[in-house]
Amino acid sequence: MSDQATPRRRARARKQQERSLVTQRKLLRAAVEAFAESGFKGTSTRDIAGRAGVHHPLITYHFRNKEQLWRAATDSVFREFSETLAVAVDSVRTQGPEARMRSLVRSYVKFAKREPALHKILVQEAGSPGPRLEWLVDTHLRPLIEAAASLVQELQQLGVAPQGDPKLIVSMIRVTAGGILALGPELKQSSGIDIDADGALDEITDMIVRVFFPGVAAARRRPLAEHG
Amino acid sequence: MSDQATPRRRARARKQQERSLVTQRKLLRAAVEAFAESGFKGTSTRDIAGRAGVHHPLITYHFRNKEQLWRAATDSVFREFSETLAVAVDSVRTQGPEARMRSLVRSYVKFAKREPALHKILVQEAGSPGPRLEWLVDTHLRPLIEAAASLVQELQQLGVAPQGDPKLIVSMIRVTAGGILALGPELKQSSGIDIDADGALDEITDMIVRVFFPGVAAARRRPLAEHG
DNA sequence: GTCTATATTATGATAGAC
DNA sequence: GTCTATCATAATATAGAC
Repeated sequence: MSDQATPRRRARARKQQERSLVTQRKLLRAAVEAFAESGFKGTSTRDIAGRAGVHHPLITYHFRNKEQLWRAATDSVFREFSETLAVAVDSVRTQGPEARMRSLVRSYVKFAKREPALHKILVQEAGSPGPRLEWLVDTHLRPLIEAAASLVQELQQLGVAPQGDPKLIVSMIRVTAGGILALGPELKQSSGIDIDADGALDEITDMIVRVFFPGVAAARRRPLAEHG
Repeated sequence: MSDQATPRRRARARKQQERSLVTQRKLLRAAVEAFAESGFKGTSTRDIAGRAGVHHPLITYHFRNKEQLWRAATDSVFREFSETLAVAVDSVRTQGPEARMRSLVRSYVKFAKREPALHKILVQEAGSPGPRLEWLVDTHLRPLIEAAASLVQELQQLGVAPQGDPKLIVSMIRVTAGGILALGPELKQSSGIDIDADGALDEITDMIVRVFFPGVAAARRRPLAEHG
């Protein structure tokens, strides 16, 4: 072999690696959408390949089988979700628990709009509980709920959150936001509510905060020392 | 033909008719459960026939095809739902709007527990909107929402419901109750909340009423003339 | 890394015997 | 009204050429 061949070969390998990553990303996006639409059973790998614009045997090549593709797809959604929430909370870390909760809810609502798949997949999997749901809850959901529940507990001690199981409150909030955004077209047809309209997400966020944390709204009308 | 044969023939026809109805009911029940679990695409007619304990060609015989079976199945669920709500509201028709709303929420929560299929099917169909969703909304959902929204409006005028679009409030309540009960196993695993536990449904009902209609709880602590 | 071809199984729907 | 047998299609997954 000539010395000349080595860098060329490396360049080609890099390019192939990149193309491989692009294919994987396209498949993951397509898989998230398809699984959210039709559930695990209802989705065919051919459909996913079609949406991604690649040939279906590539799924086996990159992800071994349907199950592993599902895991990789949901994993990518939940990672993105965790990071989004972390950024939202971190951006107001110097402020009080009310502001942190408001930021969390706003961020949740925005994410549920951009990626209704998160909620839909949970509902789908909760419908036939099994190893997939267990994995999802253990690796992603539980830590998030526990963090949010402790924030609710702080708010309860401040008297701005309703009494009762903090985890139930957290779950009510997440199914409210997740459910409303997941129902999208149904809401428009049944109630004339258009979640794509300007200000719709703000209206939903405000309503959630006002309803679940009435003390926060009160604090706005009578600003505390830290706000003035 | 002898005169004797006629009554025997009629008796046999009656018995066959009964058996036919039993088969249809078994298929409808099985269809509701299967469609709720796996959605329209994800459910096979063979699976439904298997759950019902009948041979799969009977589906074609009784319901023509998968689509018509889906309509008959969802129709049966929504009819039962409407009747349940109607009874709940009627049972407190002499009382004020607060009591009517509390009864409505309690009834909704109980139904969502007994028949989580209602919420699941809506989420499934909203994920890929089409003629099935349109039919569901037009024939069943919209009238219910409009009735509930006018009740919310009454409560807003009394100052016990939060301000904002009444239909949004109605939808938030229904996705809260529907979502919590539909998530069942997920909630248990992620938050330790057992919706089968004694009093769990009361806790959820109370939380919803307390959160969405804070004025009602206040009215309880300071009873009005009609209560004393 | 990508493609064609194919083995195997499952699905929706129907035909025809009983 | 019920059953067995069957057709055409679509599914998951793999083998092997390029």
